[in-house]
Amino acid sequence: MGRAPCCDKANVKKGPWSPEEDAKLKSYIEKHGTGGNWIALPQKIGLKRCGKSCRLRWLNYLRPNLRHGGFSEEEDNIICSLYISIGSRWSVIAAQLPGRTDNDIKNYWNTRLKKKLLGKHRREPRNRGNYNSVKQEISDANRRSSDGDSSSLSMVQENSSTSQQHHQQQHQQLCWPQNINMPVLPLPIIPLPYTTSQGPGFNDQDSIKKLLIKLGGRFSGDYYQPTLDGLNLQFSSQGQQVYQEQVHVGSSSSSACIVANNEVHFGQTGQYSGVDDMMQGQDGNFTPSFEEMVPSSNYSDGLEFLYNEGMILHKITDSTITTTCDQNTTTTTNWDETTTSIYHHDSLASHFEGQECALQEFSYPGAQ
DNA sequence: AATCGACCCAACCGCAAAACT
DNA sequence: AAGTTTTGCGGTTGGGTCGAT
Repeated sequence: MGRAPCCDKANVKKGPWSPEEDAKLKSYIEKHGTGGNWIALPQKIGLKRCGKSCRLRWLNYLRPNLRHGGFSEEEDNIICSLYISIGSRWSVIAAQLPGRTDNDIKNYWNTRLKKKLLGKHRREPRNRGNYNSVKQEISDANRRSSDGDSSSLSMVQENSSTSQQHHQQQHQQLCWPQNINMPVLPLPIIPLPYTTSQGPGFNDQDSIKKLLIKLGGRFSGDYYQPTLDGLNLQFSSQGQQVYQEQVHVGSSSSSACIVANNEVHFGQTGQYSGVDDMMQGQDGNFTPSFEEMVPSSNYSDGLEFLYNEGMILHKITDSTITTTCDQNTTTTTNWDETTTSIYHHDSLASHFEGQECALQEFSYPGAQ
């Protein structure tokens, strides 16, 4: 015997919330809390809304101490570094940014940050987003002000100007900001619930390609800026096409690469040598799509592990791949069904740094 | 002034995991 | 233990706004 059925979907309102609905929901939750049951909540309040919708409205809009729009450069950096590290786990990313919701971050990433990261220039600067943000904040502040929070309006005025400044900065610096030290993130332990054969991580055969496609699809010389700190595409001296991603967090980094023709390439020497060395030898001006660059038939089988969550790949030679991780090595799966080793560290640099690291080597099946 | 396309974001949808009976 | 509901999450969509033509 289960619970009572969810809301009557035929009798619920959809679409934008009215100020009255907002007020009802906010007032009730502030007085009584959610009661641990979102589904029953709208009936108690007298709202013709689905409980799910109420929850979303509260979490993304009504709950106190939320900030909308006006993402700072530091927040940009955090979002980018986390996205590259853990993918689209917006709730985890949002947990690192107080006052931000996963939905906000997701929208921000999809509409602006991704393009910024890829250096896709907008034809003309648009201020609309910030305008809306400011409008939103003014609206929020008015509401707070009416609730007796006298600090809100001045805060909004300040944010408005900083928002405009931020927009101007964005316009002047459309590419990934250079010379920025990624923050050291006090991340919680991120569980690794997936093996290489399951789950939404970068683990399946096409995951790397998907990531690249997700991050822009075509790497056109018109758009791509080789100076991006954090995402590099390059030709090696042998003319092999290399995709290379790095996460630069504090003094640590994680890196990966893809190479056509069954060869793994990692910088000019094939050895991990730190972030600065990863920036070497960029040519960057090429136009083929990833499909053209790296035919799927030429993927090195097993390379999908390179993007397993949190794993750090440090060294690839002709016959071995060396990874390091902290003492919390937890997952081992097969490389060629028998020999691949997957590791993850339980957080990013701030935890990784200073910890005793295990060093593992194992055979790369494509080489003898 | 009208139209079009790009952009933005609130909200919905579907799925999986957790919680509950 | 099994079945059902609830919660939480990420992907997607639809409508409003704005600038360009």
